[in-house]
Amino acid sequence: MSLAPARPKGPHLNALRAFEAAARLGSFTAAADELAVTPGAVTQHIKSLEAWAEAPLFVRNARGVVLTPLAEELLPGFTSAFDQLGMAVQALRAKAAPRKVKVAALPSIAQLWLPPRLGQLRRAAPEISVSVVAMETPPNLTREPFDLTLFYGADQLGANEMEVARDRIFPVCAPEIAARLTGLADLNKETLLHDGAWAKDWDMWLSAQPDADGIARAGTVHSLFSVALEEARHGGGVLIAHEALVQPLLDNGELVRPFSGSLDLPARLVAKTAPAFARSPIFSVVQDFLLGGAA
Amino acid sequence: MSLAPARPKGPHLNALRAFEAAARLGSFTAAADELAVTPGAVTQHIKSLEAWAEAPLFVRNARGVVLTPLAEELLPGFTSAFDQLGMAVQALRAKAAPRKVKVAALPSIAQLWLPPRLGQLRRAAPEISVSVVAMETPPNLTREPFDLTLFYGADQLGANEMEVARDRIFPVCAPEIAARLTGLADLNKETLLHDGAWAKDWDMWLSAQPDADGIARAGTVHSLFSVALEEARHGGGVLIAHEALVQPLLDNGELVRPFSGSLDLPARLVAKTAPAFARSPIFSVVQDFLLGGAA
DNA sequence: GTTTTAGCCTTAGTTTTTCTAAGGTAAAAT
DNA sequence: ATTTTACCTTAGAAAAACTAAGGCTAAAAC
Repeated sequence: MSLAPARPKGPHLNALRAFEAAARLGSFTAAADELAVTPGAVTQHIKSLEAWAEAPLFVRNARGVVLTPLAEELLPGFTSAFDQLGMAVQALRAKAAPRKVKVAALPSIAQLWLPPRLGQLRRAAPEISVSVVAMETPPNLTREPFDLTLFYGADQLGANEMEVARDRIFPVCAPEIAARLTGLADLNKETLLHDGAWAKDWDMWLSAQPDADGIARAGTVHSLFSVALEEARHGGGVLIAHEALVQPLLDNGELVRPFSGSLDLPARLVAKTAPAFARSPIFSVVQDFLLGGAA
Repeated sequence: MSLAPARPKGPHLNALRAFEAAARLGSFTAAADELAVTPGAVTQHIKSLEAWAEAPLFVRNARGVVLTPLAEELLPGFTSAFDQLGMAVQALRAKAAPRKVKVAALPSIAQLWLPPRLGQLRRAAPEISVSVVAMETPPNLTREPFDLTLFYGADQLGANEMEVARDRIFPVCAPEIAARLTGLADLNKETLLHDGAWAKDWDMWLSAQPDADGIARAGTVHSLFSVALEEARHGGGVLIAHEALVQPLLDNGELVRPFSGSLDLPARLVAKTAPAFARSPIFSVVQDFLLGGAA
């Protein structure tokens, strides 16, 4: 009815992205994490979008948010739009810099498992430049700029995923410590090392051993596996280790396995490839040297 | 090869949007116009995206830009992603505020053709609120927040488009001026009024009349048709008018047609509906009262 | 029945992004 | 030769986005 003066603008794109992430994950905090911002930023984006649309999109409860029926209905459209945008961005990255590979991996994998393989790859194909970013949780490959992720996971293998190694745990220690360990009971006299993110490893391994009752399951926690590993190398205790991460040190004798028992966990070390990277000309080279040519 | 410290971020969404618009339109200026910003803003967005991708996307010539093969190849993916995002936003608008209609129209249409019809609609369906935004060029309905556009166009009718009126031009003037006009030659003694955006109207109409040689085709230019119309109503000259815009004033006798000759232009007054609005429950009401129920 | 925890909120203030304004260049058109 | 078109650059201003810190509330844990 009225003659508005200025051309009205659409909502901010960042607000739309925040809405999509928050609605998909059902949590502002989780969305903030995915977008690598603070939750407050997400709150404000959502608020700005709600103001633009003049309609509420979330019902805020003290313990989490719930989508309104409106948001529920609109989510799929936004998700597929941002998925498509993400793929376009991945295509841009893959085609603009086809000799660069970005890998996201668990810190321990980035530090212990990757380096020897990266060396091999560099000797075989020096024109390929690989950058590795360490993080605790796997990035969303349709949204974040990575070509390859390496994380432990127990889920069924999805598209573009392949198993690189099984997740097997067993105790390791320096040879001089192994010399004084004659049975499981001797563990009570040693420091049991483990990684904070894998807090239950000792517990699980001991439960799987016969006659392991009465062994203390506490020990020194390290927030990074590689720090605990360093401690073990220098005779600081017995570490409950993941096979893929300690194999080189077992091979060269710096660490030994004081007990033969090993435990296979349901998880695996899984490599996941971004769709655009799977179509890249350097994909097969990277696959051969980084992932050992496994199918 | 190196362990990067921070999680790398993707490109800015606004930069992607600027790239998509500039690549699709083949011009930074046109993109700036579509996005309602200055060309400098587009320049910087593109530059930031090129820096992120570490690859050029446009070749800048002194007279326009040309897409690089890379940009050419990536464009369709971005266009369809932003189209989908635009549709999701339109759906949000349509469902969050289903009683609100946003119309974009040529200033003259907004001021002269729409008001009586909006009055009718308001009397028939007062719960519907209509807002009208006047602009010179039609907005892109998949990107900008409008439900309906009303512009003159000569192109074939596309999807969601309908013809509201033919574009017919003829001279009009106040009755007292008409009284002293006995033939085309008398036009030489009068001020010929026309709209700046329709500069060739007098020319075209005179060319279509027999025995119109030697009539001066210059006159007073007004940047808005409605200003020229006001001038004509008050006896300020003879206006070359578009039928749809002056019909009410002809009906009530404030203006008359001093000559019988009219010229049908290839253009039409075309109403175009946003896909999401076509599915809205109020669509048929708006269509009936605003567009005269035309199929 | 407290206490803890999780999850979101608000606000103030800062940083980053985005935009505009103004002046400049070069090729094409007149 | 002059004008026009179209993009560029830069400085500075405006707006957006983000962070940090403190607070609230309800479910879960004790």
